[in-house]
Amino acid sequence: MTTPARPLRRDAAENRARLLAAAAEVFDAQGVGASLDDVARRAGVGVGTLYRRFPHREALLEALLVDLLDSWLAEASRALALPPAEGLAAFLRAVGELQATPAGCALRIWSSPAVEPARAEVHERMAALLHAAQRAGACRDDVTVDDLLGVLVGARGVRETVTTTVALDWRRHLELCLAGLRP
Amino acid sequence: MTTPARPLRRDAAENRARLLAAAAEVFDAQGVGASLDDVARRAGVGVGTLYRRFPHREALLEALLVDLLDSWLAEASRALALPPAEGLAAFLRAVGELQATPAGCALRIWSSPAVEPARAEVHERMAALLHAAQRAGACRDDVTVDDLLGVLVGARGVRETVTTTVALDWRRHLELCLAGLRP
Amino acid sequence: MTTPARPLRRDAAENRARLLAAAAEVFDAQGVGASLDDVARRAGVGVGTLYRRFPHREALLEALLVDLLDSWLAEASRALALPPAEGLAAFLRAVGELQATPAGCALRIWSSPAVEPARAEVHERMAALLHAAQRAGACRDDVTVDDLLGVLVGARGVRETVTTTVALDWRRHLELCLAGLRP
Amino acid sequence: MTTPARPLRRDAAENRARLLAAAAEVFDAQGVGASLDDVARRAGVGVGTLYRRFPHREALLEALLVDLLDSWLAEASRALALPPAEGLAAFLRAVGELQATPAGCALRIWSSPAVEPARAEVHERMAALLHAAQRAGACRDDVTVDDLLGVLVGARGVRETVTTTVALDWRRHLELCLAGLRP
DNA sequence: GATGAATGAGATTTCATTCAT
DNA sequence: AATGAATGAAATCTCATTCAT
Repeated sequence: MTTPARPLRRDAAENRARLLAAAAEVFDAQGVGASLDDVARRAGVGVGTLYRRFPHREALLEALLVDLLDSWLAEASRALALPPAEGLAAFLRAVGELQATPAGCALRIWSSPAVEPARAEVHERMAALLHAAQRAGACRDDVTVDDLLGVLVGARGVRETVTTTVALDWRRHLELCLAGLRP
Repeated sequence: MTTPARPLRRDAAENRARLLAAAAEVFDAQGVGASLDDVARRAGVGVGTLYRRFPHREALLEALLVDLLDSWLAEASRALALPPAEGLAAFLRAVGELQATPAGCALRIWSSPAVEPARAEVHERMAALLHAAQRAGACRDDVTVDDLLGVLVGARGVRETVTTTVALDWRRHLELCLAGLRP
Repeated sequence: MTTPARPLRRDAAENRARLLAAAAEVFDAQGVGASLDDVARRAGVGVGTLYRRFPHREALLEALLVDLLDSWLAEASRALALPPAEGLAAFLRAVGELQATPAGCALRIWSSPAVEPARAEVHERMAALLHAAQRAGACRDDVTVDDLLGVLVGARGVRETVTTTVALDWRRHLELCLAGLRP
Repeated sequence: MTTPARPLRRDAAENRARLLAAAAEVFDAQGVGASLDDVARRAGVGVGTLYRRFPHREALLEALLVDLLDSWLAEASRALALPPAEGLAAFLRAVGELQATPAGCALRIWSSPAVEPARAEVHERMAALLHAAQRAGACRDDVTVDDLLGVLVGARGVRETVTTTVALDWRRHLELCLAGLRP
């Protein structure tokens, strides 16, 4: 969890959390362009409250993304505790699942100054996982952290395009990429 | 190019083409939710004309997609003429490039009844390419056409999320997937 | 009347006129901050139409002001035809009356680049009136055109502050200023 | 200063003063329709505090006006001590300056029952000044107190309409009116 | 008393769509 | 057929006012 400058009053903090949860669901269902009125309604809160906390739609997405990256960090820590040959794949699979979560929709604004610090830290831990895997001979030497991000972003693209007509499975896509990562 | 029921008058056909080109650019730049007024303006045409040709936003996207799939078909034919061990990879790379084109934005509505025939044909040719590759030992046996679509859709996701901050290269991502496809 | 760059379609021109008339009345009654929805409603027109014609509130006020200045010009021409000793006072009285008109509310945005040309012309004719009056000995020599504008603006301030409690009469105020202008 | 029914605690009195000062500045800068949140913020006080002290926007304006009229009274007393031929002009000039002050913005709600007592007293002293001036032959006999108010209100209108484009000087306007008052 | 979070009505603004010209 | 003006529903956003802390 990210700590805002001054801690919010208890009720305000609750509303913030409800708003984020509502936003995740609504954006996931209707796309990131969904009506903010809908978000407030689903959070059981007046629009004004939403706007007080998140002046723009972007602010909402950023907050969502920061929370998401926090989860990534947690997964990275967990993965770093595994044997080096397994950590990387475990991390990628775990994050894949996180992206299938409603909040995953925030990933779209991947780059935004506000998110930079969280992103930098994620990057660092992914580098650690990657190097461990490479040293253990579980990953090609020319793979970079950006490649890993590409795998995740790609899996997300697959998940989003999934429709009733075409049965694309992001999990299968991820495994295919994992195969491509092996030496 | 798809041929509408009755051939359009020359000027009408020109307008149709201008509108599609304009839509591709505008949707690519501002997202598929962009104002149709903007599309008409960029096409140098009144909104009314746009609506006469494409009654909904969806119709526009479908037309874009049909054209896109036509290009896929052309690439597939070209690839089928190559040695079986090379055709599949060549096709995927070529389609990757097509998706980097403004019109690529249309891919988002992957499933839509209107597009079904074109999609079925693409599917068929991709199956041919895939089987050829598998018989030539250039591709794992458990790979399906849907996996290939996943690779393309994934690359598209990468391309779309690319930003100035994170340098994700869809081409590199595609190569990684190609590596994953090999036996 | 001001001529827009390209002449409007007949119906559009009518709507424009209705909107200006409605705006004058509504702004006069409720202040320049009145709801634009009200303006559109009173004009018997959709809000969208109002916004198509006047993208901002300011645009509406400017158009109002330009029309008002056109009336000033007409009064100035009329006054220039009178004997030099009478023209100036006649003009100031006539413009005073114009300001008591609903459209007078536009005077508030006296300075705005868009209005500059109209204002410059008004200035010129007022200078002519002033010099004629001074040569005829009907006006002090140190009076400037800006002083005259001050008289008008002041009278407008009086008219606007008038309330039921204080019976301020802008006409009387204007006469007092006229007395102050005499040598 | 007006004394409320029960004297306020020292800190409450301080807050009241800060709020009035803040309101004067904010209303002067953004108009009397400015956001009350802004007023509270500039006063360094919560909105709740503002509302406890002044239940409506009008109450704030009235308080501002009462303070303003207190200053008028002080100027009137000072002017009554001058030679009769000079008092009136001195008073009008002094009040002109007061109006150029941020608090001057309050003058807009000239009539309001709450202000009536203060206004009545001002009226009385202005009458004294006026009669003295008339008896001394420094002012036309037909001038009324309302005329004087008109002069002040007019000068205020000039000051408010002043912009960078048109250089209207309310001081000059006032002098012109003073000339008009002389016999 | 002071604070500032919450509220929701209302204002502004946009845009898909229709339709007169 | 083409045009672009008109429409109004829906979205965004603001702010006066209330009320829990």
